[in-house]
Amino acid sequence: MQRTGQPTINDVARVAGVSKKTVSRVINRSPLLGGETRARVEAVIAELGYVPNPQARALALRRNFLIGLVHDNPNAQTVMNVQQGMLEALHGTEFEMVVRPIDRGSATMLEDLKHFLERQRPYGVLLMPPVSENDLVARACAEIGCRYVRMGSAMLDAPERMVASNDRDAVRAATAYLIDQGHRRIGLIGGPHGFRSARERRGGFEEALAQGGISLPRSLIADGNYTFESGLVAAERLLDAVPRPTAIFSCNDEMAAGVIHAARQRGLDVPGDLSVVGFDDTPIAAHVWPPLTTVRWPIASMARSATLKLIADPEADGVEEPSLFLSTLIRRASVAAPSD
Amino acid sequence: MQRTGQPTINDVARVAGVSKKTVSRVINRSPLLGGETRARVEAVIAELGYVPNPQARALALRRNFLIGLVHDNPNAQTVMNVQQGMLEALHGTEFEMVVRPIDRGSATMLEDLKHFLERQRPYGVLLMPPVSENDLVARACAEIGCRYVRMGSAMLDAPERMVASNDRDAVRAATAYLIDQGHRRIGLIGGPHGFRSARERRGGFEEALAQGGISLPRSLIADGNYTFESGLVAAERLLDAVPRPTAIFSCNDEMAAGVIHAARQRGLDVPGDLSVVGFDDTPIAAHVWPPLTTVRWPIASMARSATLKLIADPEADGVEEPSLFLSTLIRRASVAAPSD
DNA sequence: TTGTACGCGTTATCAC
DNA sequence: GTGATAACGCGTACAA
Repeated sequence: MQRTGQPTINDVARVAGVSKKTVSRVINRSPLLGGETRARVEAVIAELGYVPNPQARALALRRNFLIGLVHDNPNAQTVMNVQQGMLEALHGTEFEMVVRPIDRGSATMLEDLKHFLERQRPYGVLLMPPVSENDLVARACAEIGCRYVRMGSAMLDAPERMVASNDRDAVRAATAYLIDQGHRRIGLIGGPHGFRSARERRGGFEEALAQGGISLPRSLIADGNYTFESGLVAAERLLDAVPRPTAIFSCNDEMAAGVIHAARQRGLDVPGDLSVVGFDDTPIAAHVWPPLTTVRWPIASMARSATLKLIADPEADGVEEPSLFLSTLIRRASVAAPSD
Repeated sequence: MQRTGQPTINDVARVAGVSKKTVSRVINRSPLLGGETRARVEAVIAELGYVPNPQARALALRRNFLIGLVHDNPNAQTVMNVQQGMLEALHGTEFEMVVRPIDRGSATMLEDLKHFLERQRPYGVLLMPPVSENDLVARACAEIGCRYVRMGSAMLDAPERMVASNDRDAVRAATAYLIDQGHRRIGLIGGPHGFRSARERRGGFEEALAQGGISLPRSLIADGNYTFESGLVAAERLLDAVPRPTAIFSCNDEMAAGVIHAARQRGLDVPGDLSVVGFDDTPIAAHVWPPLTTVRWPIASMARSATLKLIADPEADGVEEPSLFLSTLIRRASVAAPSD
């Protein structure tokens, strides 16, 4: 009776001489089932090459098997790392990953997201920073009734809906490391306004300076938007300061690469004339010259845990996925003691 | 009668006082429909906030609205660019993008892909290089009855199932440019065996050398696998050659960045002591120091066109999407005349 | 342990 | 133009 060439559950039932409910039980591994019957049905399934239709399943179960990744992150490597972590968590399950970029700048961003959630009704969505830091977005998901987990730089939500890293602590430690090396004039390249990660990282930086009794003049602060180019521009401003900073902490690696670029353009040696520290530990950090000292952000692990939270059976209370991830300092060659 | 809180087509029909088929006609913009009836139904749809259920649609239409991206590309930026192009093409349509990485090395790669296609039954899949260059993969799609479009470095398939770039020509031109600058000892860092792109690019390189009457000793050829690290290792071997090459063409940017890294490690100046040319024009090309002369590969545009081919109505013969895309040389600062 | 009847939300057929 | 009715493929009460 199959029109599309694909065998259906009915075909299996007919050939096996059972009802389709029995076949359904085999598929869903119902415990109460005769071993002999199960074997026969499984043999027919294999023989016919039967594959359950996910659309029909989705309709009958009133839920589908799509996990959305909602993001507006400018960093390709970061997005890929998150996808990697999600796919690890989804591997072997019946879920698929659908990727949904949204435009942070757009006035209709919330509407676009709602539109997506209403039309597609994914089983759940993973919210990546920076859009994950927007409470309105989380609320929109909740209102529509879509499960979500947020990734971020601070616990912005309940543990079962949040996976966070300790950016503030990690940056405080990284900055303390610079101070230990003897640096006193340390510049900061901050992230974009409105990014919680930018706020946390800057906070950690300022705390470390305060602990070290070091002042932070306005001339040693510049903001970027996490892109290489913005790091370049910000570094140019910082390097014009008199006296020049002997070290710069950049709130992500991309911008730190821009800092190194800017230093080289004006003939400064890194780390001889300028120490640089980044954040993220994306591949670019190891690939610039000199290799960049940076904070490793375990974004793929976070995405993996977040996804497992998302698809976890709310009933079955197995092992809880962690909600807090530690970022650690990776020491490479871009930091040295100041030369003066 | 709605259990999930979502209004269904039945609710709309009841409130509007029409049959659900009429509502269906409104949704699907059937031309034969009373204007007055249509207006009333549309008002009710808006009032109730009705959104058609894509799962039910998929079941009734016997097709879903998922476009798969099948890839095994090691370059994050390239994958992101492809996703970007796909999403541009999908924007405003009812299609969603599902991303499906596969493991090229795995012996079960073909089985895994078939498994995905059979279970998910996407409307179509976009095959990214290098997996797109595998004819067995294309055949697997065809056998399962899944539409596909391949991206690649040569026309490997019929135009409606292929989007290609002219890698060979572009590399020939890039190499000719090096020769024009006066280089005679030019090293090659090839791509992985089995990559069609690697073969085409190497072919273009060899053709240019042949045209210039320049020999290519074994000591000036090394193979990489498109990663930074492999470029680093390959460059170390090439730079050990005596006499040393004055220029190196690398089959992609990542490896070219590794070349620059290796040169700097042994104190060589780029481009003073060594000229370097890459391929792809990913952001890393502009961000290394010195900025990398490279071939711009219009991968996002290719992905966009490929996706439009995929979702094009086979009946309606509108404007054909192009199948061939031109890669062009981008001149930056990593090339100079040889100093000797 | 297994089968029957029906519902999920939509589209297609074929009358009116 | 519009409306009953039957698919689409699978899951679930409830009965046997």
